[in-house]
Amino acid sequence: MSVSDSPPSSICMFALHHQSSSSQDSGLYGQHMVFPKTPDGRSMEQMMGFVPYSSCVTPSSSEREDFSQFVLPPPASTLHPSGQKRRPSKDSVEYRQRRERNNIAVRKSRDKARRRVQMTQQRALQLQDENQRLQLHIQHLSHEVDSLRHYLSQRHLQAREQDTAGEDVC
Amino acid sequence: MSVSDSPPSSICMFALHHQSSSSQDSGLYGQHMVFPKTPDGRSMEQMMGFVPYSSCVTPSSSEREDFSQFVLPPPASTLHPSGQKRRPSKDSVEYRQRRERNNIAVRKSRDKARRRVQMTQQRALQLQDENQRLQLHIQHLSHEVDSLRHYLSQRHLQAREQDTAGEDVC
DNA sequence: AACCATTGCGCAATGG
DNA sequence: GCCATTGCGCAATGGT
Repeated sequence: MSVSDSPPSSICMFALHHQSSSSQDSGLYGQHMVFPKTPDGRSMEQMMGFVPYSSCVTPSSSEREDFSQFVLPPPASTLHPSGQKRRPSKDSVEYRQRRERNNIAVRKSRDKARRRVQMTQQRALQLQDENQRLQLHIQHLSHEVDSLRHYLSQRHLQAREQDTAGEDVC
Repeated sequence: MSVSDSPPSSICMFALHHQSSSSQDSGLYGQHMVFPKTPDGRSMEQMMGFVPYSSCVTPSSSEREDFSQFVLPPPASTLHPSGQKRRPSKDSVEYRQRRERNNIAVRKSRDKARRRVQMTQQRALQLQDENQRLQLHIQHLSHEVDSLRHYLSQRHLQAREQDTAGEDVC
């Protein structure tokens, strides 16, 4: 019904198995997997031959639909047979709540960062304008100083002439 | 051996099954899953009851290790029974190569963005300094103009006094 | 211990 | 088809 009729999306159930070591994790349905990176910073997925899951495409414009019939209440408890201290609370509700809160925090933080960057750019532009204005002001004042100095030197000359003229008179 | 001895990491193999519609994808080992979002922008995973996979933890400082024994060469071909045009090339090699190239491009792009931001910040600071210098310069020039004007007015007074004195003499 | 904030990273969509 | 950019979620980590 509602699931398969939105063309681009498909709902997928899957199981996990792992192959290694500390088998304390119960089966989990993965949403995001992170594999160890090789020291050179390259991914290891290739070595692993893992093929990422990719058919659960985000429906770009999704209508609200009822998926309740698909909701499997998760295992929740996840007993840990070995006495190992259990992973904080990976499975289910608690985990999802933390994830969701973090996603919100991430969005918030990134918006903040974006705004900060924009402000910085804007400030740089403003400062550049201001700078140009100040330089023009300086140019103007410099000319004024030059003019005054020149005028003063003229006055000096005139005064000296007058002095010598006065001496002649007397 | 090499896998399980780095405490925080574990290697996990898993299979996917999906439940819906266009079943043309073969089993995939997912690395990153994106589920459709509800129209309010919130995640739908919760409704689905999916529990994300989370025990494949990134070993913060990984040594180079041999995972070749775990590499399952992926199904690769993925025949499409129905005459549907196949998804560009989801499965395997081709896909992984594109992903890897994109990951590289992403890192590159983000480094570039980071550098750009840093440059902008630095430029803003430089402009701020420059600005302060210019303002001081302006202050200095303004004082100079004031002094010259004051001096000039004094000279005017002196000259006028001398003029009147000269008249007295003659 | 519990939270939020920040950051690096991979995936997918999209732009050029 | 390819690379560049961008939004997004996950997990690690930093700060309280």
